[in-house]
Order: sequence, then structure tokens, then C-alpha cells
Amino acid sequence: MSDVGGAERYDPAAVEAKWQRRWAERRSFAARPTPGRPAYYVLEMFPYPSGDIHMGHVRNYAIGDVIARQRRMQGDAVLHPMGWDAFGLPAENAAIQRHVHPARWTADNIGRMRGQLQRLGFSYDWDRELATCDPRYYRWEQLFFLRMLERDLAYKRRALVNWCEHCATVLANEQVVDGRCWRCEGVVTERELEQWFLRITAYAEELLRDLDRLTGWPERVVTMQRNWIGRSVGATIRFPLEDRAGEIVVFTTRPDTVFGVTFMSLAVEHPLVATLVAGTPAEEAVAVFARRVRATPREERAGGKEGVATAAFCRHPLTGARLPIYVANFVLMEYGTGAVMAVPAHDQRDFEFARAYQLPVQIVIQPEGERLTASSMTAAWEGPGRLVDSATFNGLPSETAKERIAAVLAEKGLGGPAVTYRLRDWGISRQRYWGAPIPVVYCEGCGTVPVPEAELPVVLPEDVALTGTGGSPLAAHEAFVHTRCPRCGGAARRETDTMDTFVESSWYFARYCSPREERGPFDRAEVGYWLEPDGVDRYIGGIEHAVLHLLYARFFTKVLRDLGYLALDEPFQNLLTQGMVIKDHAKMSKSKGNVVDPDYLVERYGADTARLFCLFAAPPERDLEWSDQGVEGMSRFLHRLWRLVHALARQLAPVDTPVPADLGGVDRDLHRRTHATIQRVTEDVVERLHFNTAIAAVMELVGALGDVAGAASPATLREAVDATLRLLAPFVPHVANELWERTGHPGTLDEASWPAADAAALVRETVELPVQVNGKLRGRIVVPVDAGDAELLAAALEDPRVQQYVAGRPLRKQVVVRGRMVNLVV
RNA sequence: GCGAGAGUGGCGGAACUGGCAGACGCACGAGACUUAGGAUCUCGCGGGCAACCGUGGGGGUUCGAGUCCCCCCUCUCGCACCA
Repeated sequence: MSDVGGAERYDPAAVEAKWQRRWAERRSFAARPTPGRPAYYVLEMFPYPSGDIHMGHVRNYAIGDVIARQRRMQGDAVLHPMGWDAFGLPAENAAIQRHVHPARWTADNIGRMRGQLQRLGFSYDWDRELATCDPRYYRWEQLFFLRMLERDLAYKRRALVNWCEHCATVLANEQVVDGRCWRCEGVVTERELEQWFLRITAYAEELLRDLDRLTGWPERVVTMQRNWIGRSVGATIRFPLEDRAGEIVVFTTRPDTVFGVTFMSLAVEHPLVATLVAGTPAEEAVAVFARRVRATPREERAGGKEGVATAAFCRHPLTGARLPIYVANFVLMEYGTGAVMAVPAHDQRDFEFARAYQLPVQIVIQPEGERLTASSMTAAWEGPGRLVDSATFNGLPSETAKERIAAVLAEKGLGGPAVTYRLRDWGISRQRYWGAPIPVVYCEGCGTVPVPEAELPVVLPEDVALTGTGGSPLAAHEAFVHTRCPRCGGAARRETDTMDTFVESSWYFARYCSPREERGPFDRAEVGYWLEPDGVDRYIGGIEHAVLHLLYARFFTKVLRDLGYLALDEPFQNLLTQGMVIKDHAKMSKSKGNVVDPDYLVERYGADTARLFCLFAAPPERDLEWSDQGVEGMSRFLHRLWRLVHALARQLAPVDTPVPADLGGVDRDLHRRTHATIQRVTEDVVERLHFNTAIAAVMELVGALGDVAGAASPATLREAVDATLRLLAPFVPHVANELWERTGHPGTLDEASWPAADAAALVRETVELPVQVNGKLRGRIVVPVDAGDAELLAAALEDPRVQQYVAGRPLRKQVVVRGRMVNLVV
């Protein structure tokens, strides 16, 4: 290549090292509350320190970095922190397999990954870095737990829980995916254990209601959370037992079908089952059946409708009819009351069950324009209709009947309107070592006693034996387990379960406001400045957390608000869920062998190229198909930019030379293009978050700049080059900064302002408009921008190609849209 | 089954409110510069000889539809015996 302008070759490694050093030395990205400046908090979901940064991280953080850098240039005070979701199972597994302590393993990984992030040039405020395994972090979490305990938002109970055999621990409902562990994909079974729960159900209504306020969230995520919370409106109905005290309470969404009940179905786990069958001939059969159902994994239970009759009966609360009680495999103890009133005529499951066990079908809803008969039915009628054989409710539409019947039940003390949620309380006990200790002790005399706040943190001891042979390592740590009861001073044992790591990630975003604060979890002023009242301005992460993390964090935010820590209803005002990084039509993963190593990319092409490709190849919310050749393309663009700017350097007017008002020809056009690009890029970056089109627009400007290099005046060239570098700064900060410095700017580009489009520059005198004949493009005309309809029409008719198509035929209609097009209908 | 989203060149993707389909990039082709080129630069690049035809398929609304309406097909994701 000819050595244009005497410049040396673009060497990304040298340029990037130089600027990264400078940023670190100057603490360029330290977030400082600045009165009079708008605060902007942009956050990417923090990583689990698994060992290495992967392309998914690079994409996620590149998106966040564009936003952070653009906002800084725009004049906002920006908080853009990074930290580590550092507790969790992989650390423990590594310890068992490789005999490294989880703390060591985690710290090493953090060190390595921090270096990788720094080499990518992300503009984090490293002074605010935090790791959740640090006692200075989790001590506050323990405090929150104690406060939740006081308010009965944390509680312990014996419960059926999801147990992952492989991970040897309990999983929350949210962590069971298709009957398998979310992490290791091992089969999940049921176990009954003493567990700590957080009462997220107390917030079900608010979590659901406030979804409507999350207008900055993708609808998909909102819908998933709505479905997960799963609110059902209906009624509870009490069915008294026959010949003994007690009753079966059911929840139903169809109180209108109550007169169609012909039997009862109980879950095998229902507490009443044992007493109902005790000493009856059914006892043995029910026990066998219950054992079998319990042993069946949840996903397989969905097979067929099966059940066993107990010998017991109950009474219909309104008719007094005698109803047999069954135990059935399809009734879930976790939902509603674990008991179902069976209405075979109007519920498909009950219908199938009734047919299988020859139970009566009683029609009580007749659909519009049809006449169902029990004997001819092949499926339940689950739709609306009018009530029949329902005493005083006959003739009512089913919708009205739902309310009337619920009201009557309430009057008579037989039940009443009720709402049920699918959402369960959050089980947070984990029988594992590498997590935050749950701050309670068990005293023989006093029972469960909270650790006094003054004694926090309950520090996780490091000297444990990690054998992998089962059982919590903490339980084997004598010095940790044996303690004194804070209440009576007697001997006591510590809780040896640790907290689910999702607890740590439920509040970390708030801790970033004051990560070093020791007097409390949050510094009032910092939290007030950065976070309140609307939360993180822009949160970016993968869709896989749509219900897990994002629901827990919402819950925690509301709890912290009610505990008086935060004046905040929702943690994340705007959410951007970025797509996966795909290669060869599959998600990049080690097991598939299709990973691209960011280190290699940085080494070979530089961080700027890696970032640019991630941002250019697809809009953020879509999946990104990896292309090695696409990466080459981005690298070429940066080399071209480097050469062009160097070639132009000597032609540029001094910094800040104003562009004259009376430009002509090439200059006028370049000036206009510069400002048009500023406008387009600003809109794409700030409002649409479509970085791919923003980059494309800058590429066009760079192309135009190359075309007019020799012809334009120094002042317009200076303006165009400066604008290009400013617009590129958030995407490729190293090379943009370097070129900025090399084109004579005294300050750094990081400190420069985001350019503003000048409306006057955008004005054009003439425009080229398409002319259609009968809706088909036939010609183009160049007309003054302010041309009137008549002028446009005349110009259109003068176009030779248009004339050819009109061919003297009379105009039936003409459509003239000023500034857009002309359509002639003949 | 319920819910959400998506189908545009060889590929990734543009076209924001109905108004020039395919911006930008990749791949590909031709040429230039060269001892050489996997560097760089220039030009071309939806299909068709053409009239024309083209945004998953079929209808419709409109002067005009990738965009709006109806029906259908395919794919992705989430939930799923939820009473």
C-alpha cells in the first residue's frame, strides 16, 4: 500500500493499550453524583465468574457501553458499574474436582475476567466493583433476611420441595425447567424437607399489577411474568364430610358449574387423605396408589387420568347430594387447595376421569343454539352457556352465575369469591457450602432464634472439607455449627443451609450506589441520586432471566421499600433483552464446540473490531449469527477509517473552525450529510437502540468523506471528520480517541460532547421524487423542495419516461404527496 | 392446548408514521495496482433476453401494501392436567 500521509499502520494493540492505561490512570469513568446533571444508571446483568468471558458477555457489555459512553458525551452523570455474582455451585464443583478452594477459584476467575473486560475497553467505574461472596456484601443480605423474618416475610416450614440429585440440593420452582434442573439438567424429584421460604406470594397482587407500569420492558417478558404469577379468579366452596366432622375446601374458577359436581378429587398429598381412609377397606389401595404417584416424576404424571376411590363421601353444600371422594393423580397439591370439585360435563379432565371410572355426568350449562346430552357427549363443554338443573340459578348466563353463586355461597358461609395464584413462595434454602449463611440458630430451649443484628455478618468459614460425598460441608464444621443461643445463652446449633444465589442478585443493583458503605446497605444520598424514584434507567441482559432473576429482583425491591431502605417500587425502568450469540445455527457453547474466544479476537483484530461486529451484525434483541468474515469486514472498516483520517489530516481546518454559512456544491452537500448522519445516529442510539443502523449510517458518511476528500473545503472536512469520530466514540472508543488526538484536539474524545444536528444544515433546495403511473415507478423528477402540487404535477408530466406510459391517455386521478412522490392514474 | 414473537437477495440485515424494496456489511464476479496478493482501490451484484415478476401462501382495503384487515402455512420462545 502507498503510505498515505506518512501515517503508520493502524495497530489496534498499541492504540488500545494506550487508551486503556489512560482511562485507568485518570479514573475516567468514576461515577460522581453531580448536582444539575441528569443521573443515568445503565447496568448489564453481572456475570457469574465461571472462568472466562464469552461472546455473549461481550455482546451484552458492548451494548451497555455504547449507552454509557453516549450518555456521558451527552452530559449526563453516568453510573455504569460491574461486579460478580460470585456464589454458586460451579465453584464448589471445581473445588471437589480440582481441590481448589471455592474462594480461591472464584477470586482467580474474577481476576482473569476483570482483565478481559478491561482489555475490551468497557467504561466501568471499577471503584464500585463488588463480589457477592464478600462478607461486606452479604452481611446486608443477612440483615434483610432478619428484617423479613420479623415481618413474617421469611419463614420456615416442612415442605415438598424440588430436589436435584446431581446438585444435591433444593431448587426453587422457577429453577425447575421441564422437570429438570435449570443448571445441570438432572431429573428433579420431590422431597419433604424443612426449608426457609420468602413470602413472595404476599406481593403477588402488586407484582402483577405493577407489570402494567413496566412500559419500558419487552412485552414478551411482561407476559411471561404475568403467566408465571398466574392469577385465577373464582370461588372457594366447602363440602362437608359425611358422617364425621370436617370438610373439603376446593377452589374453582367455575362456581357456575357447582350443580354439576358428581364427585370429589383429592391430591395424593392432601392431608385429609390419610384420615379418610384410615381403617377402611380402601386404605391399602390408596396408600399403594399414593406411593406410586409420588414416585412418578412430574412430567410423566401428565400421562393419563388415574385414581382410587376412598370409601368416604362428602355432601354437596347446596343440594345435599352424596359425593364419592377419590384420590387422583392429576390433582396438584401445590395449586389451589389440593382438592377439586369434579364437574365431568364441563371440565375435560373430570370428564375423562368420570368415563374411566363410570361416574355420572351431570350437564348444568347448555351452550347457545345446542342441546347437550350426557349420554352422547364425547368431550366436556367448557365454554359459556345458560344454566340448567341449577335450582334458582336456571336460565342465567354462566358469567353472571359465577358471581351470583359465589355471593350466595359467601352469604351461607359455604365459601365465597376467591383469587388464587400459580406463584409459590420462594424456597431459598440450599444444602450447599458456597453461599451466604442464613443467620439463625436453633436452641433446644428457645427454638429458632435469629442471630442478633450486632453479630452480623455470619461469616462463611473457609476451613471446610469439600468431599463431594453428600451432606452440607457446613454441617460438618464443628466450630461453625456449635454456638450459643443469643436468647438464653445455652448451647445451640447454627443453620447450615445457605441462601439461593438468586437472593444476592436480587438487590446488587442498589448496592452499586454505595458499594463501600459500612454503616448500612445504602448511602441515602447516592441511592437518592442514582436509583430513586424510578430505578435503573436501562438494564440489559439475556431473556433467560425473564422470570427468575427479574421477578425476584422486583419482589426484593418492594420488600426493601416496605422495610424502609429504598424509595422505589420497581428496580428496572427500561429493560433490553439481548439475543443469543449463535454460530452454525446453534448457541455458542463449549459442548457444541462452536465457541469463538474473545481473547483470540482481541488479540487478532483488537477490541474495537470485536465490539463493532457484535453491535453491527444484528439489532440487540435479535439473535446474532457469528461470521468470521463479518469480523474481517469490521476490521477493514477501521483500517480504512484510520487511513482516510490520516490522509485528510493536513487538509483539515483548525479545531473549532466554524463552517461558513454560504456553502456551495460539494461543501454544502458534505455539510448536509454530516448533519443528517448526526441526526440519524442520535435517533438510532438514543431512542431506537438500533446500533446496527447507526453504524451503517456512519459507514455511509465515511464513504462520502472519501469521495469528496480532494474537493471539499478545510472547514467542512474538519466538521465531517470530527462528527464521524464523535459518533463512533461509543462504539470504537480506542481508535476514535486516537484519531481525535491525532487530528489536533487538545482534550480527549471521551470528554467531548455528543454532536447536535443543525436543522439549517439539513435544508435542501431541491429534491428528487419518484413518479408513479398507475402505482408503478416510471420516472424521477428533480424539483424545488417547496414546489406546490401544480408544479410537481407539471414536472411529472414533462418526464419523457412518464409521458411514454401516460401515452396521451386522459388522467383519471393524480395523487401528489409533497416531498414524497407523485402518482398518476390513467 | 394457551400466550408471545418472527418469516424480505447466496448470507447477516435495512426500509421508523402505508409512498423509490434490498441501506450498510459479508460472500461472489470483473477490472486496476502489482514479482505476487488472502493487502488496497474502482465497478458490478434479487429473478428474467424482454415485457415484466419479486418481501412464507391465498384473499381484501387503497391512487399506492414488506408495512393495514381476513384466512392459511412454517419456524422460534415461554407456559401447560393450574381446577
